[in-house]
Amino acid sequence: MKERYTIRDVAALAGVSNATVSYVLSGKKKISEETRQRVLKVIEETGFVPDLNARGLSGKDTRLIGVVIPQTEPGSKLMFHNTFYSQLLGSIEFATRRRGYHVLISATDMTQDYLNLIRERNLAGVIIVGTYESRFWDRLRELEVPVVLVDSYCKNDWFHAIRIDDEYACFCETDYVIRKGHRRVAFASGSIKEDGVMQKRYNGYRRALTKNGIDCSDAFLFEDVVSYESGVKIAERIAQTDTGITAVVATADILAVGLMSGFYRQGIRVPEEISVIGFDGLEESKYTTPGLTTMQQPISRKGERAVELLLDNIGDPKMERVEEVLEVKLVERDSVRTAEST
Amino acid sequence: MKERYTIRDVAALAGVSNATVSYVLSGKKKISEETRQRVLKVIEETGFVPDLNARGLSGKDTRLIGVVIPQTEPGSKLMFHNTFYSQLLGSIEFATRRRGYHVLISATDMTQDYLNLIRERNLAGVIIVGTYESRFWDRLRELEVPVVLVDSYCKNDWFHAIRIDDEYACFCETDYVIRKGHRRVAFASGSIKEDGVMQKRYNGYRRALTKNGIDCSDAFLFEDVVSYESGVKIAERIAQTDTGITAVVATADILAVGLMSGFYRQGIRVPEEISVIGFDGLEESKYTTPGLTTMQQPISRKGERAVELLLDNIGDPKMERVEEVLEVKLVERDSVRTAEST
DNA sequence: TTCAATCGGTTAACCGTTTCACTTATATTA
DNA sequence: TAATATAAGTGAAACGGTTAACCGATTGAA
Repeated sequence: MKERYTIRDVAALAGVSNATVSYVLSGKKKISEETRQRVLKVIEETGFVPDLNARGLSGKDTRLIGVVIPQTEPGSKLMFHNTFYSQLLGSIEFATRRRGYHVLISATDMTQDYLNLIRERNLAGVIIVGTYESRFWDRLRELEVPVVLVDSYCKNDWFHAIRIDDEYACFCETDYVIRKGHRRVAFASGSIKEDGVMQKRYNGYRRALTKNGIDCSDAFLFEDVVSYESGVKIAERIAQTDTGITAVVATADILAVGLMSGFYRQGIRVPEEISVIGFDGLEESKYTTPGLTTMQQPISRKGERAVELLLDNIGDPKMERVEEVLEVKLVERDSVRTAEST
Repeated sequence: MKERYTIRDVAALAGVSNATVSYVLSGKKKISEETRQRVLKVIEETGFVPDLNARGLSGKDTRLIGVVIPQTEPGSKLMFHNTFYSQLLGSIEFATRRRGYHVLISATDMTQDYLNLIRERNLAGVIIVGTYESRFWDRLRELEVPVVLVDSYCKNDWFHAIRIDDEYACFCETDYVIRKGHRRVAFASGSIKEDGVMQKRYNGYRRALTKNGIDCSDAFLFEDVVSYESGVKIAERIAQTDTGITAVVATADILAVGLMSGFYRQGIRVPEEISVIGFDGLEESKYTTPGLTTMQQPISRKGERAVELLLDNIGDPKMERVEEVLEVKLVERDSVRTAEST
């Protein structure tokens, strides 16, 4: 029981050639029911488990897919603090395992290192989360490995993509806040220059302002990295201005949570004195005090679809590119207050 | 550039045998500096990357380690909602990659399926997070693969283990609450029967009560699964009792966050009317309103040490078992109030 | 009756490494 | 000077699968 049986051991015990065992396993060739049963029985008895590395070496598919979670700040494990990523990862892992594939994770950027990893491990496919401007897109493409981008605004339409309509989502959200009577609405986000997603959301925000005849001033824009702590800092900055801001649209729930915490520490009450709206719909947004109104995106669905797309492409290398836009949903809780229109 | 160079291609281009290239790469044999440089140059030019699957097949070490994150409820991805796990995973991934290994994740229990995975992929080692009573420990042991258990109270001392002193930590925490003047202290936790960690913490809690001459009544014990939602439910249950509870010790930050949210919804103010103390020291506990006082455990350190231990063992299969107990630290924030002693 | 197709299975090459055993040339020692 | 050691490199056999090509025995059709 301790030792490792190879396909040849099984073959010997079943009195057939190793090829036969292989065919029984893969079903790629017809084997008589009798022999089949005999082989299966031996496999059962020996507890034989085929070696996927050997399989990958010989055949084509390693049944290993890579997931890249971006690392915004070098050396930080930031991405694992935002449950957006962990939830996404969880759904990817789940969908992947159900299909008999395995997930190799890397919290890294798309660099030469990662390209090497793809080849070192012969990854069957790759899911890349987040937006970068990477100088490596073309090299990645040269590898000719199936790729699905999640939440990325990559210029060239080379890879499959799953995302939401960030611009529209943020437009709706901002419009919602304005309809609640707020006219002085701040925008708290990650870096707009560097992050395509943030940029789209910012555009949505501005469009909503414009549509409602509100000037958008730079004084209402608060950029930082996406983190709890940034939220706190932005809250402080907002508290110090005298622009009469009554609501702030955050581009991430963790920013919003940070904002609420920051306001709380300043003695500014949410939503009585200032309203906050988030983005993502993380589970924890349900349990803040007050509950966070937020634009909920289908995080798990993103992961599932990414996996499905990727595996489809692995099965059919000639598959044409797919771009999928998922739906979002505003969930109203208690962090936005109806303001008396001035 | 598009094609894949093998070690033999490199060898041919450098005018040496493939064995030489292999030795240059591994350094397991002396190769003249001149030849070495020539080989290295070709590798550089061709962009040759060795195939780790082939390497694993031939040699011993696949440089792949498996991380098992438990799945408390079947079909749920719960574990990816609790940032305790994602932070741990992040630190494991980071430490692992720095050492040239890769991480295969599985959100699953330790079942036959996972044992198969270990063999299918020839995992070099495995890190198992969380506590189970698994019927598969002995089979896992038979596989003779290095294993590090994190936060597990496995009866048999077969595997390396990293943990904190849960009993003592919870003792301190409870004692702290009592010293703050609370005498009627509830305990909110996951299943004490099924989860060794919870059990230890419960023991610590009871010991602190006893030490302070307080009876521990079952009426003060609130068990459920570890989740935000459980926290809310427990808060409701507490609100309905008339046992005069003034503080609650939670065995997880997410439980504590749920509790605070639950109390808030009931109109019970934290900490004015009831105090809450958490466990874990997740980043988000800094940003709750009020800030959560909690017992902080060195989550990232746990991950790092687990990886170090595992890789040490991989390097030295005869290494003797190590059990490491890490330090915790109480971090005081604003969710516990000094009660006037009655 | 004969030829071709089909069925069930085998043989052996191959995937890309590592590594053991061996060679050759040079340096060292007795 | 003969014997031995060492250094640098080579050849080829694994590792554990897959799969193309082949083969003998039936079966079916002409």
